[in-house]
Order: sequence, then C-alpha cells, then structure tokens
Amino acid sequence: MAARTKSSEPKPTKGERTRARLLQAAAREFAQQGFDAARISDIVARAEVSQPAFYLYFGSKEAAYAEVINQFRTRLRNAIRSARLPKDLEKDQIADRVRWSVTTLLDALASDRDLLEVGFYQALAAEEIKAELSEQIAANVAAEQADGFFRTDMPPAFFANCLIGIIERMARSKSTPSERQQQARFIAELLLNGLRVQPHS
Amino acid sequence: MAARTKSSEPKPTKGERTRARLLQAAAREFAQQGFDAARISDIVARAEVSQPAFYLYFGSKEAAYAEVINQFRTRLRNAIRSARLPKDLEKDQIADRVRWSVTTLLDALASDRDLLEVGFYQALAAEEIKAELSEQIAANVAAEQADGFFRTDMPPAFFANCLIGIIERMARSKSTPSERQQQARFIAELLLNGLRVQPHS
DNA sequence: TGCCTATATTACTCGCTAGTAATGTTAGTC
DNA sequence: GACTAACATTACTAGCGAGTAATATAGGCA
Repeated sequence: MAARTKSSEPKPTKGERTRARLLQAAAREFAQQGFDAARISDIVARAEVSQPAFYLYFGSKEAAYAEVINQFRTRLRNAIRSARLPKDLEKDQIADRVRWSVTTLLDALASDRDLLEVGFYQALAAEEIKAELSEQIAANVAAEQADGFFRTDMPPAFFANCLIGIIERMARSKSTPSERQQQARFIAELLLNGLRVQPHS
Repeated sequence: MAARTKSSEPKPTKGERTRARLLQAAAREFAQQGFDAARISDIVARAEVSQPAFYLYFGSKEAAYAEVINQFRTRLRNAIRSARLPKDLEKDQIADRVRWSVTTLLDALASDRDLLEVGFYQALAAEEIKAELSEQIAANVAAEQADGFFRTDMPPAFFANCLIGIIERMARSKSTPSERQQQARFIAELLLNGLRVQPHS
C-alpha cells in the first residue's frame, strides 16, 4: 500500500505500522470479547505478530485498552464539534438543524464499530463521555429555548439524556448511511413534533 | 430435591435460604464486576459460605449467571404484562396511558439494580429481551395508530426503539419513585407532543 | 438417644494467560 | 559488504482462579 500522499505523515515506519495493526486488532478483540475475555494471544494472532511484540508497543493489556478508549473519545469530541448547530440557518429550519446534528453524531459513531462498542458500551469511562456529550446537547437546547424555538417547560438536561439514549440505541443497529439519514429524519421529527396526530397536518 | 415450591412457600429450608443468598450475592458481583471479572471467591464471601457450597447449588459460574439473567427476564416479562395500556380510558387521555406504561416499566427496571445491570446492560441475551420488549411496544403503537391517535408516518418499530433507548438511559440513573414519575411525565410529553413550541399552548 | 440425610468445610489440583529473558532477524546507512 | 539500531521471535515463568475429593457437622424423625 503506497498511501504515501500524506503531507503531515511522510512515511510510517515499520514499527508504526505494526503498532497500528496491533491497536486495530486490540480494538476488535476488546469489542467482541470485552476486556477480561479478550486474550493477548488472540490480539497478536489477528495482527500477525507474536506475543512479545505486543509489549514492545503497549505496557500492558490495560494500557492498550485505555488507548482504544482514548481513540474513541477523540473521534467523538471531533464529531461533537462538527455537530454544533450552524446558527446561520433560517428560523423555520430547526428540523434541518436538528437533523444535521443527529446525522453527524450517528455517522461518527457508526464509522468504527469496534471503537463504538468499547468506548460507548463497555468502558467504565463511557458514562463520563456521555456526560460530556449530554452537556453539549443541553447547551444547544437551552440556546434554542432562549431563542424561543423550543418549549421551556422541559429541562434541557433531560432532553439531552433522551437524545443520547435514542442515539445509543440507533448507533448499535447496523445500518447504511442512507438508512442512518432516514433514522435521523425520524428522530428529529419525533423529538420536535411528537407522535400525536398533528392538529393541522 | 424436595419440591417444596408450593402456593405460599410454607418454610424455606436451610439449603434454599443459602441458595437464595448465593444468588443474590452472585447478582451483585456480576453486576459490579461483569461476568469474567466476578470471582466465585467474592461471591461466596459475600454470601458467607465457602467455595464448594456454591457448587452445591450451581453447576458452574455460567449456570449462576444464566439464572440471574433468567430472574431478570421473568420480572421484566411480568412488568411488560402490567404495562399494557388499559384500553378503557377516555380518548383524550393518551398522555395518561403512555405515562402509565412508562412509569410501570421504569419502576420494574429500577426495582433491582443488580438484575437490571446484568440482564439489560451486559448479558448477551440483553438484545433478545429488548427485542421482545420492542415488539410489545410496537404493537401498542400500531394499535393507537389504527385508532387514529398516533400519526401513521412513523414506523411503530422505530418509535419502540426510541422509547427503549430512553428507558435504558433513564433506568440507569438512580432516582426515587417520585423522580421516576417526573421522568415518565416528561418522556410521555416529549414523545407525544415534541419539543417544538406548541401552536396554541 | 441415635440414625440418616442434607448441608457445609478444609485443602487441594490444574489449566490458562499475562508478562519476561534471552536470542534472532531485518532494514537503512556508510 | 559491514555495522547498527530497530524490530521481532522462541521458549519460558508466575500466579490466579474455577472446580473437586475427602471429610466434617447440623438437624429432623424413629
């Protein structure tokens, strides 16, 4: 693979590539087996190196796990940043804005299912990062409330938790990008307008 | 084994009480540590018996885990049955009916946090039982759609998954019964009417 | 009281897996 | 081609924890 066309990373040395393979293999094993059941022997077999090679790059099983989690955190943080509601939309397009945010988050979470499984569903730190996500969402909701687009009789934090619950669940189901768009559309519609029949549909 | 499990359980024999203590201890350890990290030695210490006593009542660690999961499944099934929307309410009281269902489910899930943790969040069988729950909810939603109370442009299964995601998340946060009632109220309100400012509050 | 069964314990084995010491092999540079 | 890091391997050890054999005690009933 001569994917050498990177500006910032001129040439990944052999060790770096091995390390990357190990990390990916670790992510998969941790995702499928969980931390305790995952075996170093399986990780190195998947990466096609032998056992002590693992310890050339990671101090311990725990260290590798922590690094997988960190990778996920970083990606999710970036996604949260991208998902910020663009404020320059028309006032009547809240639906579009919410849909954009939900789509961005769903796509980011679905982009690497191993990281998702470890970082969002089995790590001790999962609640922590969800709290971070929750805060961001709540802040956005509060802003919309202040702007008069959202009703104010519902706590932003509560809404944020609902949205996270929904996203958690949707992210887990394998789906194509277009299916995810569809899901995002439904989610936005449900959260904005509810399931009750609309007075003037 | 003396099949003493009759109508009102006249006297639990010593063995039965030990077994119950072990099962409860196992539920706690499994909930807090996960299956692999949970140690038989910790379980028996918590139950205040010694190691081989465990194997008098459970064939293996796996067997005990399976029994914990089964306990949860049974309880949740009962809760689902109780949560069926009572059909004899007025047509204008959908909110009450949804609230009732949500409250019932939340209460049932919160009634034993160890079982909840194992059966809903860490068991391989968790997705299975959530699918069961999802079907029930979807069926209810479909009925409401047929009766003209819910909009029909949203798939019942999708709505069911959203609700489960929300309930999953809410159930995890420790809360008093009255807080749960409040949560249920918000959930019903959000899912029925949405977050957008209402045309005529 | 003495008997029998259910219940429990002490003191092990044994496999499995994270981690390591000693040693070998590439790949880049002169 | 020869030298030197960086990279990798074979062949171990250590200890943890599930499960077991042999043995001891409680408690209901004649």
